[in-house]
Amino acid sequence: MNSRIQRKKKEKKKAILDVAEKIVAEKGMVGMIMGEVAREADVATGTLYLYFKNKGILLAAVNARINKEYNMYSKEKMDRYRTGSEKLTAMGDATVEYFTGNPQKMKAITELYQMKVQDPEDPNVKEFLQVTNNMVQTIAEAYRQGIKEGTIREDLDPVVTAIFNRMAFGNIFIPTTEQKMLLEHNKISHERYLAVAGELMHTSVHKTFP
Amino acid sequence: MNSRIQRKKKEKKKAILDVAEKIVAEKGMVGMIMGEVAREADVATGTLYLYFKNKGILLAAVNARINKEYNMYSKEKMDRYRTGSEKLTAMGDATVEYFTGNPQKMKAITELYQMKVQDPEDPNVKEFLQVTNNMVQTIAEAYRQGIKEGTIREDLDPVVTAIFNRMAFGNIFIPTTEQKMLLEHNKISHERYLAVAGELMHTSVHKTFP
Amino acid sequence: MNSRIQRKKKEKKKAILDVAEKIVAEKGMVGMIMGEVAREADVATGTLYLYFKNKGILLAAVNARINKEYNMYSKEKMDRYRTGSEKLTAMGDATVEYFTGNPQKMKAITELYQMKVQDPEDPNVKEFLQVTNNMVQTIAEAYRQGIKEGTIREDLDPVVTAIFNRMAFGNIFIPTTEQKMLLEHNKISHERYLAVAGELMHTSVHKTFP
Amino acid sequence: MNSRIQRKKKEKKKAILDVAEKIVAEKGMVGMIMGEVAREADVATGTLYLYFKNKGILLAAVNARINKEYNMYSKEKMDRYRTGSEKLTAMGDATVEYFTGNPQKMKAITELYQMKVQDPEDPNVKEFLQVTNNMVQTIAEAYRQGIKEGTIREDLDPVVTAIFNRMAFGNIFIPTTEQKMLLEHNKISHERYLAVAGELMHTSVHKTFP
DNA sequence: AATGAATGAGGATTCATTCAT
DNA sequence: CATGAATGAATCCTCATTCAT
Repeated sequence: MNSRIQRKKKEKKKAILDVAEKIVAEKGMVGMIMGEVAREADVATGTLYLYFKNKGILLAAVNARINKEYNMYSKEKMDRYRTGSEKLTAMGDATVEYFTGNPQKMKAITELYQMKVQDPEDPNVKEFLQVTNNMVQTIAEAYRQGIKEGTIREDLDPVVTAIFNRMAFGNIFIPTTEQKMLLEHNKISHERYLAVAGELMHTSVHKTFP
Repeated sequence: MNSRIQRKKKEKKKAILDVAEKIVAEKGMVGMIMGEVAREADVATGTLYLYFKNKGILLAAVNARINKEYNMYSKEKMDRYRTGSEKLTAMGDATVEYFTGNPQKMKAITELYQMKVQDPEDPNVKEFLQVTNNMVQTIAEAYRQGIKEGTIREDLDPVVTAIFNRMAFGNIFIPTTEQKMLLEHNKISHERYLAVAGELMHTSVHKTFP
Repeated sequence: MNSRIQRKKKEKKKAILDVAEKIVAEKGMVGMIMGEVAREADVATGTLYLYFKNKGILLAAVNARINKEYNMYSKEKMDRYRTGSEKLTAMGDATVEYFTGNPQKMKAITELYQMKVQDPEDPNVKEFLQVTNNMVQTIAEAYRQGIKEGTIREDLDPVVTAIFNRMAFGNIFIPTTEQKMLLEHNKISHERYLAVAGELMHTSVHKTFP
Repeated sequence: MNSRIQRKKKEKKKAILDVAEKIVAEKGMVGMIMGEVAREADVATGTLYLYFKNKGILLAAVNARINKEYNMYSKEKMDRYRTGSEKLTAMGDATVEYFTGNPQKMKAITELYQMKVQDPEDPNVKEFLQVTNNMVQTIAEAYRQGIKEGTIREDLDPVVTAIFNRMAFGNIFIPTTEQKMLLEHNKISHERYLAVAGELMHTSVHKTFP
């Protein structure tokens, strides 16, 4: 009781997001029941609605927070390198590291993958788009640099390629049921799949020196 | 002499699948209400359950049917060509053609993308896996042929590459909300995105002759 | 198929009753699904309704058949004795024997215990009443004989006592959930309960010779 | 917790139980529709589920409440007498009084007679067993006292006899359809049946002084 | 700001019964 | 007589959201 009262606003919002993320990862979007989120976050049901207008916005906020973290993590990694090619490799490595190290977050964004944006004006959604786009621009900039440096194919459109790149990397970590079934059926481990996919992504954009 | 009763069983099953596919495309999985499916298919609610054990199985059947068609369409296209490289190009073209020509089916499988398989023993599910795996083997065979013919990188693992390839191609047509927002924000048309993505997919596996 | 066609009417009716009795014993009245009865009896659903107007009538028929058998069994036992007192003892023994030897039938009539009679004009219902009343008259007659013979209290009303007697004996074998819980809680076996109850029933109607 | 809120909760729970009891008495267990209970109790359907986990638990609660009242009523009557024999007679009278004075409750427990206990851990179910067993012990104690006082047969097992006694008394008031039909057919009033049955119950346990 | 009891619309599923063949 | 596909009313339960306190 006291602990609940004493908590600050920010802490409460974070607690709600933490619980929501966990439950979404475990049970999916439909399986995330607002009442359960409230109970596990040690908050009244009504309180959820003081911080998030409705369930859709809460889900969007969970999605946004993970993407923000993932983007920030990647960017930080990229910033440690000089050449465009190195930066791009770093981004790929960062992706692997981030999602391997945060399986719950990976599962959560998997579940949130086809989430519909209901309210594009919501601050959570706006921030999400801004951060993500920022990330795309960073990747595009790495492409541009690589092209200048002569390691990346100069016929590429940096922005489109960056969007595709980001999508493809994300998807590698978010296998559909179909893909899981195929991999299992053909006895291919997820690690092997990751390695092959990463290599293909790399080859597709780099110049070759035969 | 009720025309409803005179219809053959197969036609009725097809009618249900047609309606379900349409509604899933329009309103998503959660938005597909069994009662509405029944009404639009001009059958009683209970009849749905004669053909599909429950809602999940009906959704799986819709997914299976589209994948089956898509796979068959691709395979037919590939069979018209001789070399592995041509076959692979044909497959990419077929994907574009199929989904461009069937926007409803594209929307439907987009919605069904992260559908969970509840009953792996259901005939619909089993057939789906079989057909899909068949397709993967066909693509893998094209890779093997291309390697022999000297157009495809000989270091590739045909099966893993085929699974990745199929996934990536599928995903290009199933943009997430995030991707749609990014493309729109950067004023990139879906056609342009498709062209770039296809080219990257092609480059990643082909040998280059600089 | 052939076996189904070849079966005679009577055999089919019996098969349906057999299955219905079994399922009622296992799953109760509500749990007895007409479709399941048909399937297990190797008969079409519609065929059930050729033999029994509706589910209620089928349940009544199951109930009637068991009671008829039980009554006939008791009567036969009673007929082997001469004195009224002996006949009454024989009836008690017959009850124990019959239900101990037919646990499924016991469970079935337990489930049918509070069945409502929907159609008193139905032949099954009428026959049931007739047979049961016949039995009551037989018991009443034994009381009368015992009174004449000086072993049964002459102040008893034979018919009312017979009805109570029959009810009490039936109930001993049809313990409610409450009684089961009480017996279990007090660690009393069903056998012991039966012995005590039988003795009390006997004492209540016999003269005592202190 | 606010005591005022608590009182309101209790009142609402009582209102729901009152309505449920009434409807069960009128239409039976299957005929008691949750929506109707809610409507008549002037609460929302969902509110029912705040107080009772599901329909089965609500039925158990109705059953428990009636039994509790009946037991308490009987015990109070018995406490007014001194000798074991008097107490037992008082219990019989109390049963007649209670159920004659509460026909609705009688009908309700008649319907609930063969109710299956689904959740033995539910508080309602547990309290029910406790109260009922308490009552059995009270009756058993009266038997023990009567045995000491020389009015009850000393060969009786107090607890087993008490359970049988309680069952038999209960059953007198819960005639099955069969019994009703038999009584009607033989033109025996329920009052007469009660009198005879009560006398038989009394005789079975008392010593006789011819 | 926080609470949590109450709401009630909404939907999947069942199954007794029918009837065209 | 027999079939069994089709019917569709009927009902339990859920859960996002509200609002009086």
